[in-house]
Amino acid sequence: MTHKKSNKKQPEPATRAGKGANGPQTRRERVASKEDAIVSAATEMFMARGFAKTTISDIAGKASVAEGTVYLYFANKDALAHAVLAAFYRGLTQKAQAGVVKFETTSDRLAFLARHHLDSIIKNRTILELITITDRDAQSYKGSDLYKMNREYVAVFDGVVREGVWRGEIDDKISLWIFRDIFFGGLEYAMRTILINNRRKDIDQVVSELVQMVTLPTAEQGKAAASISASSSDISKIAARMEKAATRLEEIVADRSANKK
Amino acid sequence: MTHKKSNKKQPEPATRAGKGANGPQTRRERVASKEDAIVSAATEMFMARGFAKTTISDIAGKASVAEGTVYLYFANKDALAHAVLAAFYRGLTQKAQAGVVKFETTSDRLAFLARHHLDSIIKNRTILELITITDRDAQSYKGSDLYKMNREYVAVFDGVVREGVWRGEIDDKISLWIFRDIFFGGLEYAMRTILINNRRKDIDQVVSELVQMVTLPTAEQGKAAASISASSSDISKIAARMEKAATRLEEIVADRSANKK
DNA sequence: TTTCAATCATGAATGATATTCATTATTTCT
DNA sequence: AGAAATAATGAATATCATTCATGATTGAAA
Repeated sequence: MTHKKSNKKQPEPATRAGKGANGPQTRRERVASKEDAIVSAATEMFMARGFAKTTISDIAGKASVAEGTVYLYFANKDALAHAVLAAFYRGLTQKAQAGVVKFETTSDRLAFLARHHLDSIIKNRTILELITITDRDAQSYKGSDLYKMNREYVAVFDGVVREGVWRGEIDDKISLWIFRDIFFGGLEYAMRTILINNRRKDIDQVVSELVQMVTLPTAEQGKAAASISASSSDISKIAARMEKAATRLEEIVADRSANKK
Repeated sequence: MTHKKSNKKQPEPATRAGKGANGPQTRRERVASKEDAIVSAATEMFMARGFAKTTISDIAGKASVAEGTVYLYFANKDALAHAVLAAFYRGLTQKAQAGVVKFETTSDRLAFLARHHLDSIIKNRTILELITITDRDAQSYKGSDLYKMNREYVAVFDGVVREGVWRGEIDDKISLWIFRDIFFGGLEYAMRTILINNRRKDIDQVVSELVQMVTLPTAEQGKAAASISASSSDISKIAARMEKAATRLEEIVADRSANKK
């Protein structure tokens, strides 16, 4: 029992790491790349089989390390889920930030964010599950890493909405946090419906109707509506938008005359 | 009572209590009450500790049966979660159906449904988790029991919305399923926010703003807007003019803040 | 009442996994 | 090179979900 023939299997980490032009790496680099390998393997397995059905042994195998090694890098399976989620959030936030600046109107920006979110969660739906697994209780969630990552991500949305309200393209009677929950909650549920019915082509429709629901009509749309049916609701929404614009105008004028003095 | 055998199920609501002074019961009654005891115990434990941290031994202990006995009634832990969810859905649907008929306008009905849903999921948030656990893959979900129960529940909402559209109280440009996903998805996300910040008192606000967002303005509000207008074509002209003014204004403002830097 | 086949119940055994830990290998430093 | 530090390993352990051989209970026929 104490005696060990051992060396039955000798994975060759040195050869692996040192291969190719990269050649020698520092210990820290090797360690970091091993950590990456484990996270990548975990991501793949979670996506393929889901969290519950993925074993540590699966992950270790795919990452070419021993089971015990996984625990050198991550305290437990939950911590691995956390790391996978963190990587997912990073990409999500980065793409959202990079993309949103390409659009001018609030509607276009929201449509971009909605499509980006919906595409991402459809493609990575099993990663979303991990949120439920890692966020054990609502109390400790606030202040957690995950919370911070989420705040960073939704900050992009918040910025668009704040400017939209300021421009009068969004109704200022709805509070921002409720707006946000409706937007992202609606998208998550739409994802489920789309997957259940296996109708990816409904993505466009969801994006367009969601954006339509949360933004005020523009004059162009209002005109069309007026010519068809003179819908009083559209008119009153347009009136709200115009009212907003007038207020802004007044502020600016007041500002100007104040400066002139 | 000679043909007991032919009756597959014999619910006996009169002698529900079971234990204590109630001596004689039929075998079937005892079996049914044991099943109830197991489901109740499971519900309690899942709510207290969550699915993952609840062991079959916990449940068996609380229901005063042996571990093996649980498996006489339920195929596995997932099936138990399913039974708990089914009971939850039954109550949810029943209350929704009973409550909604007490309200007249679409807004009031939706407000009732929103509040009922939000209250229920806040109180039973851990039960909601079970959906993720039991619905293993999107494909097989359709056609499952759970799917049917969900359809029954949302049918109440669907009915209200259909009538609302017919009455002109809801915009018919948004498709019903997207409407539904925004409504329930928004509520679920709002639940999370409310729990994270521990602000139950925000429930009223969520309900009112959600309903406001998904319904058209009332006749009162519409009338105010409409009273401005002599004709719809005038309105659209004014709107176009205002829109141009707003755009000009935005340019000026953008210009300014650029100069300030 | 007695008896027995059908049910129901039990909890120890099994198997699958997450996690730990004693041991071995590798790297860095002197 | 040799020692200390660091990293890696995989067998051992602990915790459950689930199974199963065995025993108890029940209803009703005799």
